[in-house]
Amino acid sequence: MGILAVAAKPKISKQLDPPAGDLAMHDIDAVSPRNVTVRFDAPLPDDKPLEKVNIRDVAREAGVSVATVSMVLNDNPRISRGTQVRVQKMIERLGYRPNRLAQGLSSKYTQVLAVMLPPLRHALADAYFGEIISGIVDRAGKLGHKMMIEQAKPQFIKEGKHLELYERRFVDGILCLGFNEKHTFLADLAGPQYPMILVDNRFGDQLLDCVHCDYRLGAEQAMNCLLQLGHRTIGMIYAAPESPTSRDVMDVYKTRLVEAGTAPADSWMADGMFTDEGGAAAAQELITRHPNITAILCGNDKMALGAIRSLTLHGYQVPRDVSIIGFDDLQHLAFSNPSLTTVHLPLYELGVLACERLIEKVRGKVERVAEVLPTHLVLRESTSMARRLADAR
Amino acid sequence: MGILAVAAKPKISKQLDPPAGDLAMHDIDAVSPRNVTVRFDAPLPDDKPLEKVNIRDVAREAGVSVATVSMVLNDNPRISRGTQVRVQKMIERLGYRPNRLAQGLSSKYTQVLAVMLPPLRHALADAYFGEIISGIVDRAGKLGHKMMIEQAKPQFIKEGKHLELYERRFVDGILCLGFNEKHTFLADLAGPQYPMILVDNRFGDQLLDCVHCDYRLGAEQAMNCLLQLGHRTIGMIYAAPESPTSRDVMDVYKTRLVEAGTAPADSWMADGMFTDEGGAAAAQELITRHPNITAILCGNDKMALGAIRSLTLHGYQVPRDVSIIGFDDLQHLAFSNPSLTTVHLPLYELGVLACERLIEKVRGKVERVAEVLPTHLVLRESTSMARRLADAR
DNA sequence: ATCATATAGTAAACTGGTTAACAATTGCTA
DNA sequence: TAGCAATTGTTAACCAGTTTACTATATGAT
Repeated sequence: MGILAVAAKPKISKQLDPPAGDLAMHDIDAVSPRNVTVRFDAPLPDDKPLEKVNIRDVAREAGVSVATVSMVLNDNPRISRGTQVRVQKMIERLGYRPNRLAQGLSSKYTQVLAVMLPPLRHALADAYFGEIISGIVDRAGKLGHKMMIEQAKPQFIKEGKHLELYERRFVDGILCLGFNEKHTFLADLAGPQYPMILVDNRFGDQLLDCVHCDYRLGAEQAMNCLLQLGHRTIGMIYAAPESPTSRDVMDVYKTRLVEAGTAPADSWMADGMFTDEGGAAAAQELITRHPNITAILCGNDKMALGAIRSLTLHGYQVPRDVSIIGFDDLQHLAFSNPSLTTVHLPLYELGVLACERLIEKVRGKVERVAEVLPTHLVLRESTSMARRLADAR
Repeated sequence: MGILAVAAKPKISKQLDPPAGDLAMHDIDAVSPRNVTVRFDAPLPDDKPLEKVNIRDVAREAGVSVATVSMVLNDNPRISRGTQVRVQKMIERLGYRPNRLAQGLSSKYTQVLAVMLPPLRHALADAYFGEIISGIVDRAGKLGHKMMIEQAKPQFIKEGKHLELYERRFVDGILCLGFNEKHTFLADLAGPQYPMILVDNRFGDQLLDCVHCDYRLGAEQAMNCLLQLGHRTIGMIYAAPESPTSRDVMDVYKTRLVEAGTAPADSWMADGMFTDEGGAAAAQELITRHPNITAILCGNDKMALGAIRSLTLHGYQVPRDVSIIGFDDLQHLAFSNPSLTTVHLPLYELGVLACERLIEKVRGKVERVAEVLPTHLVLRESTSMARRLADAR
C-alpha cells in the first residue's frame, strides 16, 4: 500500500533553486545575507508543498473508492466509523486538501459571500463600514466561509456585474452595506435565487431581507438626553433623507420636539451628507440661521466631529454654548476634544448577525429576515446642560 | 439554427411566480405599492436569469465546437474575426456567463487575491488598513480580480490555513498588511509557489517581496518641521519596534536629535502600541518623566490623537505647550481639535501598487518586488514654535 | 428457510470549463 | 502541380470533486 509515488519532484526542485540564487544576488543592502539560503531551502525540503495530491490518490492509498473519500470529507453518515477513521488518517498522512473549485463546481455552494459597498471614495477607510465588516469577516471565518469585497460603482451595476457575482458562481450570497431606496438595483436581488441581506437599513416596502440597528430607539435616547439637559432649540444634521433609517431618526426628532412644545421648522435641519466636511458646513448653516440653537443632533459621528470642529472655529464652545450628540460610537471619537456623546450602534454585532442570517438564507433555513438590534447612549463630554439653565444657577 | 430550446423553463417559472406574489402581500407600509409588481416582474420576464446556459449550449447554437467558444472567451488569436463575432453575438443573445469555478479548475488562475490582516480586534475598522484596502479593491476590480479578506488569527496560522488558501485554490496570491518580522509565518510564503507581497513593511533580510512608504523620508520631514520650529527636547511615541519601518523612524529621530546637539535618552521614548489608549498612556509617561519636553513625534495618527487627548486632560495645551506630529494622515484627523500635523502616507496608492505588482507576480511577469513610495508633510494646528522661542518674542 | 429491510460501499455520470494534439482548408512557393 | 507552411477549427483528454443509482452483505421478522 506504500506511500504515494509522486512523480517528477526532483525536476521541479531543480527549476526552483536557481531563482532562489538569483534573488540572493539582488540582496543589495542586505541586513543579514547569511539567512538567504536558509529561508529558501526551508520551504522546499524536497517534499512538503509540491505533491498536489487529489482525491483519487487518497482513495487509491486508502483502498477505497473516490466516492467514499468524498463522503468522509463531507461527514456523510453512510460511512462506517471504521472506514471514516482509516480514510481520515490517510488524508492527513498525505496532507490532502480538497480543491474548492472542484467542490464548488459539483456541489451547490461556493462557501463564499460578498460584501457590497456603496461607490464612495475610499469606502473601506470609513470606520462605520469597517466595524460591520469586521463582524462579518469574523463570523464568516467561524462558519467556514470566505468573504469578498465589492464596490457598487455605477459602471459595475450597469454591466450587471452584481448579478454576475451569483451567475458566474463567485458567491452564494451578498451583504449590502450603506444602501437605501435610491439604489434601485437592489430590487434585482429580490428573488430567492439571489440570497441577499441589506445591512443597517431596510426597504420601506419590506420586500428585501434586512438587519439593522434600532434607529428609532437611538433617536429617543439621544433626544431624551438633550431634553433632560434642558435643551429646547435643538438643531439636526441629517443625511440621506431617502433612507428609511435616516427618516426614523428625523421622525423621532420632530415628534419629540413637538411634544416638548417646540415645533421644529425645516430650517432647523441641514443635510451633512454623512461626511466631516458636510457636518461642518451644516453646523455653520444652522448656527447662522438660528444663533439661539443650544444643541445639535447629528446623524452620525463623522458629521458630529465636523460640527464640533466648525463651531469651535467660529468661536462657539462645545458643549458650553452648543451640545453635540452623534450616532455610531466610532472608537476614536472617544479620544477627540471634547470626546463625543453618541448613540452606540452595535455595528460589529450587526455584521455578525447579518453574516449568520445570510448563510442560513443561502441554505434555505430561513425564508425572511428582518431583525433589529438595540442601541444605547454613551454619555461623554460633548453634551451639557442647556445654557439658560446653566446660567440661571 | 433557431434559439436554444431550454428545457423545463415553464415549470421553473411557475415555481417562482407565487413567492413573488407572496412577498407583495408583505407590503405593509408600502411607499409606492404600484411599484411592487413592476419590481418583481421585471427580473422574471419568463426568461432572463433562469436558463443557466453553459458553454456547450453556446457552441451548439453558434454551430461551432466548445473549444472555439472557449477560445473566443479568452481572446485567443487562433480564432478568425468572423467566428469571433458570430460566437460573441450568440453569447450575448443567450446571456451566457462562464462559470468561474470551472474556469479556475481547468486553468491556472482563480483571479482572486486575498488581503491578510493581523489578528487585531476589529482590524477593518482601522482607517489605516481601510485606506490601503480601498486602493487594493479598486485596482483589483479594474484588473478583473476579486478580493477576499482574511485575518491571521493564531489558530488560523497554526492550522496552516494561510497555505490552504493557495493549496485549495482559493486565491492566486496574498497581500499581507500590518505584519513585521515577528510574524514568522510569513516565511512560509517565501517561495515562488506562494505569490505574496508584504504591504507597508519589509523584512530586514530582503527576502520577501514588498512595497512600503518611505518612513525614513517621512521621519526626516517630521523632524525637520519640529527642529525648524525650534524644538530640541523632542519625545517620541513609537510602536512595534520589531518592525523595520518603525525602526526607520526611530533611527532618523535619534540621528537628527544627535545632529541637533541633543542626545536622546531612551526615557524620551515610549511605546504606544499603535492605539489611541496606548498613545495617551505613553504621552502621560513622557511628560511626567520629562516635563520640559516641547514636542512629541508619534508613530501614527491614532497615538497622536491619544497623546493630544491625554496632554489636554492633564492641563497641557497643544500646541502651545507641546507640539504633536503624527504619521498616516487619516481623513478625520483634519477635523479633530486641534487638527493634526502629520506625515502623509500614500496608503491608497500603496494599495493600488501592491495589487498591481502582486498580479504581475502571479503571472510571472516580475521576479522580485521592492518598491518605496514617498511621503510628505501636512502642516496643521497641532504644531507650533517651541515655547522658549515663542516666549522670547 | 425465506423474504424484506438496513447498512456500507462502489461505479459512473455529472459539474463546466481549458488546452494539447491533430485535421482540414487555403495560400504561396518551387 | 506537387509540396509546404500558415490559418482556423475540432476532438478528446483533463481539471477534481459530488451525487445518484446500483450492488453486496448483514440483520431481523415470519
